[in-house]
Formats: sequence, structure tokens, C-alpha cells
Amino acid sequence: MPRPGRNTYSEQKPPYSYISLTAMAIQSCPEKMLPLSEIYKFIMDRFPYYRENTQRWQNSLRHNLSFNDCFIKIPRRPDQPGKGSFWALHPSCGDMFENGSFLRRRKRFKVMMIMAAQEHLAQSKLSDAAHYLQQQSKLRLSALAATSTHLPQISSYNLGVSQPSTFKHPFAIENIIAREYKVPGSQSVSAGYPLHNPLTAAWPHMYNTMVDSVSPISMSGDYVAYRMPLKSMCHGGQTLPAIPVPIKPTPTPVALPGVLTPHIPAFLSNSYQSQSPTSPQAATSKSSPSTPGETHTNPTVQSVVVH
DNA sequence: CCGTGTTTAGCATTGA
DNA sequence: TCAATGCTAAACACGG
Repeated sequence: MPRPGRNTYSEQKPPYSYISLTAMAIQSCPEKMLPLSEIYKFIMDRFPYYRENTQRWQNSLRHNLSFNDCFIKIPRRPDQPGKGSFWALHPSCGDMFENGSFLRRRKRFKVMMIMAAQEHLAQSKLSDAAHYLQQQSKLRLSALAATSTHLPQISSYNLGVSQPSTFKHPFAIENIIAREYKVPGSQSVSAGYPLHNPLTAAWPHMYNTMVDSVSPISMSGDYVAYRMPLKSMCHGGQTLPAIPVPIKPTPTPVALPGVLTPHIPAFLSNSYQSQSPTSPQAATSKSSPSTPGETHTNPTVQSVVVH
């Protein structure tokens, strides 16, 4: 794997797949969701390599957004003009790169399964959550317009600027690039979830519990020192999810005994096992040509990721 | 018109 | 070797 320069990859192609690049961009913003144009901008700002042949890689990137289940589309609200939707990471996609390579995932993230009557309850709050995210986005974009659209450089780029917490998602640019060159002076970096993250206000009973259940792992000293193998980062660290708002039809529920239970990701496990039955768990899925009639309005749907 | 999103196809690379 | 994954190209539809 090529070693990047200290602050830039210059003309060299970064050793990251489009999936990881996109995930970085999404994770870099406080709302955990970005329009396509912002994703483009993030990548071009960070990696000069991608300032050329834009048509080529942007086409590939769009392909990845549509094709991979780890990305979910969040529609704009009617009062929020603009082209395209927002893109977010699926709540359970944080451990895709277990093998430590950002060029190749250990397995493709795939939303397969649907079940549970929880979805019915989740649906009741889904619109509110989506509304909230949209509002956050709106505020952010307004702020960008009011100040500057220029993204800060790596050395100063910190989610904490606009977010009280110093939480770093495995896909966060700091985490990914810091594996290659340490951030000077970064002795202590909290890996806990943002206690003041807006989402906790939206779904407090869900996200607050996630914080409690996950932080003991994420606060690892190795992680803090940027020495933890990425495998551990991705597996132990949890994705701070954007609220998945299904746009596409949901595949027909198919029971796969023996697949579900052993591999329920921590995110889902938490919501399943340590949450009250009323815990909202938004579900989404890429459309399936074989199931054009199914929609997310099915009250029995629940997404489960199978690795 | 252009940006966005979806889909299909082919090829290369990687890991089991 | 084969399947999974990633990259690229291309066609097409849709909407601002």
C-alpha cells in the first residue's frame, strides 16, 4: 500500500476505495450526511489526485452510492431546494473494513433481512427523525454559505469544531489518515460518542444507550494512541448513524435461519437486546428488482445486516 | 442542459 | 480456481 505524504497524497492515487472516501466525507460532517456535491468537494479538497478526471471517478462514486447498501439516501424536504438527496452511512456499516485495508472491505455490506414489529413503532418517529436531520443539514449549509465553503486542511480539520465531542468514527478522516502519520500533539483523543450529538436529542432513548454500551470499547487506550489496529477500530467502534430514511422499496423479507442471530451487529444488538421494545430502529434497503412491490411501509420490516 | 441517480456490463484484483 | 470486491464505462431516466 502506498504511503501518503504528510498532508496530501499529491498526484498519487490515495489508497482508499471510493466507498471509504465517501464514508470519510460523510463522517466528516456533523450531520453525518452530505449531498453528492459536498462529497465531491470533500474528496477533491483532500486528495488532489481527484481534481482531475472528475467525470470518471465521480461516475464511479455515484455508482458506489447507488450500488452499495452501506450508503443510504435521505431526501430533501420540499422546503429545502436543491438538486439531489443527502447521503448517509448505514448505521451498521462501521465494521466493513475489518482487515484494515481501505481498498478492500472484508465483506460487502448488505442489507438483507427484514423483520420485527419494531419497525411499526420506528416508522412513527421516522419522519420526525428525518425532519430533524434535514433541519440540521439546512442549518449547516446555511452556515457554510454564510462563512466559507472551503474545507479546512487535515491538520485543523476536526469534527469537534462543530461538535462538542471529539468522537472519531472509524471512517473519520483523522482516524484513517492518522494511521499513516500521527497528529502532532494528539495525546488524548476520546473515542466516545458525542454526548451532545443532535441525534441523542432526536432519539435519546436509543442513542444514549448506545453511548453507554459502546464507550468502554471505544475508549481503548490503543485507539487513543492511534496504534490500535484498524481491525479493532472498526469492530469495536460504532457508527454514529444517520437516520436511514428508506426511499427505495424494501426487499421481501426472507428468513435465513442461522444467519441472523450470530451476526447481528452491535448497533442492532443493542437496540434489540438492551432496548425497550419501543426503541425505534429505522430500516432501509436498496431496491431489489425482484421485489418491486415491497415498500418500507411494511410494518413488519426491520433491516438486518448480514456479513 | 446539466447534475443526480440507477443499472448493467466487463475487466482487474484480492482472498479463501 | 473461484467468488467477492472494486473500478470504469456507458446508457438511461429524472428533475431543477
